[in-house]
Amino acid sequence: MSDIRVRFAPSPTGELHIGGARTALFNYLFARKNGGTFVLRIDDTDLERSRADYIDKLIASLKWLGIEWDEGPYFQSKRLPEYTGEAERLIVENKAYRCYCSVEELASGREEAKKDNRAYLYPGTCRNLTTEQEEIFRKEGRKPVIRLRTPEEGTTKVSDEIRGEVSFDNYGIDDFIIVKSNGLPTYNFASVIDDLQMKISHIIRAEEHLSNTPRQIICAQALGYDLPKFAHVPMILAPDRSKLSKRHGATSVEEFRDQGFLPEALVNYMALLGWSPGRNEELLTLEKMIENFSLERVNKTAAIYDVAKLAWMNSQYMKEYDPKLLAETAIPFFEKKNLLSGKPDNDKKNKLEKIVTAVRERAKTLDELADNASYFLTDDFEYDEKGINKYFKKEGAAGYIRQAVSLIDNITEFEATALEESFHRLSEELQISAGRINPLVRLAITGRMGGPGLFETISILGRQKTTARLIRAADYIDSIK
RNA sequence: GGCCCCUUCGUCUAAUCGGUUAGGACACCAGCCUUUCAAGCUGGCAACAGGGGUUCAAAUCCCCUAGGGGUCACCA
Repeated sequence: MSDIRVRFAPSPTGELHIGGARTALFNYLFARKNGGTFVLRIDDTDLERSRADYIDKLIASLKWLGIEWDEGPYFQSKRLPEYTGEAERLIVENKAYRCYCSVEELASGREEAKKDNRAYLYPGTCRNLTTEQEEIFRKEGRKPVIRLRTPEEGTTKVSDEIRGEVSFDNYGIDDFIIVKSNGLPTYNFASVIDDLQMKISHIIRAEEHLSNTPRQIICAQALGYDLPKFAHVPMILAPDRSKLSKRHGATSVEEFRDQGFLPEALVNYMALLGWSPGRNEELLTLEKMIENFSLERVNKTAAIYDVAKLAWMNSQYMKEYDPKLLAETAIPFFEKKNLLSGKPDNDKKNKLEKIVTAVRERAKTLDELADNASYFLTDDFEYDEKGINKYFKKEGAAGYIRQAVSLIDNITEFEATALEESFHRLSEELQISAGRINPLVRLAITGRMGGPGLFETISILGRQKTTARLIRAADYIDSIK
């Protein structure tokens, strides 16, 4: 194992976002590629917004995607003494100080700044309080925060593996809060301490953190640690170029799963958002991704995600999936459509496997797959409106269907090839084209205009159901005349 | 608004020491295949944000402009 160590550190304030998932994936790929260690850490220092059930969901989503971590999960909420200890040390070393300004006082200053159209910077009110002054504030019942004493001049340079060197003017960085008045550390403090103590070598995270990085560097310097390397990966944007949110449809891994996407497809798609293997390849196994991954090949540009391409990719994976596994994976989707209930026995499983194999060519998601297969599992379906006009209302339709009934009744070998031959003979006898009778039969037994090969469909459906549906359709045609 | 990042087909991207008819994929369109719908195959449409430099030569290097994004919390 090399000393490469990376981490994914989500805060449990929601489901695993697609952007977060991709960050996790890049960290994972980078660790695997370099024989490093991938650490999972839960940044749960925000008491108000963190929720325990999100932790479980986060972990479930990562597992579903197949993104495995080597260490953790660590919880910031369990490391509180670390942070307060370090904060105390900084105060003793005069690198940090207590600030007694109230939220109201700060807010008014911020408003003032906004009115003048300038950025608000904490003015350093409490920078040099005497012990006596502190004593007075404490007696007033003020709960202090702890602020880091940041340099007023010079620049702080972020050396980014993806973007190169980015420098920030220290003037624009105020004495920010590292410990809140409730005693909990802020993100910019806790995560710095964790990253340093956990010996993280590369911080690979979303671009939105780039602006925070100089603060963290200053913080790390104050603490006296060596800096890790940084890599800020581009954001994932919605089709309208805005930040991806609920109104754009699915945004979390969980939602994509529920819509019927396969984890392999989602992972493959995410990997290609902001990264490319450098060759004209789109369909990549996880092994291939690992083999080819490098931060050097990660883009700087924000990527807009395109569900159509994800869907295409998903269909490609469905086609290659092991039929047994595909049937198994599709079960919840059948259940959701009331096409299946209870645990399927072996017979049922075999049947599902056949069905799924027959219809998967035409589906982009598992949801569509279940929909395409519905008539195999229920007799309860309507005839396609257009189909009724196009086929049922044509002269002789009921008659042809009844011919098909006797064909089905009399055929000895009930499988696709034999059926095809018999139907071929029938259309010759009737002196009509196959195009006249086949779609008619399809509509009668499936209610639809399209689907798998007709004879495959019949053979899966079985003799009984086929004849019953044919008779039902013939009667229906008579009834609408 | 300050600071920071970014800018190749509609979308994801390739062209990583300047020299390509700017390549691939999705989507879209057309043809083939076919009992249907798909899939598949073949072909087509389609991009270097704009303007200045540097250079024999710029998508590639530099500057400016425009546009997009991020960030400016006792959120992470």
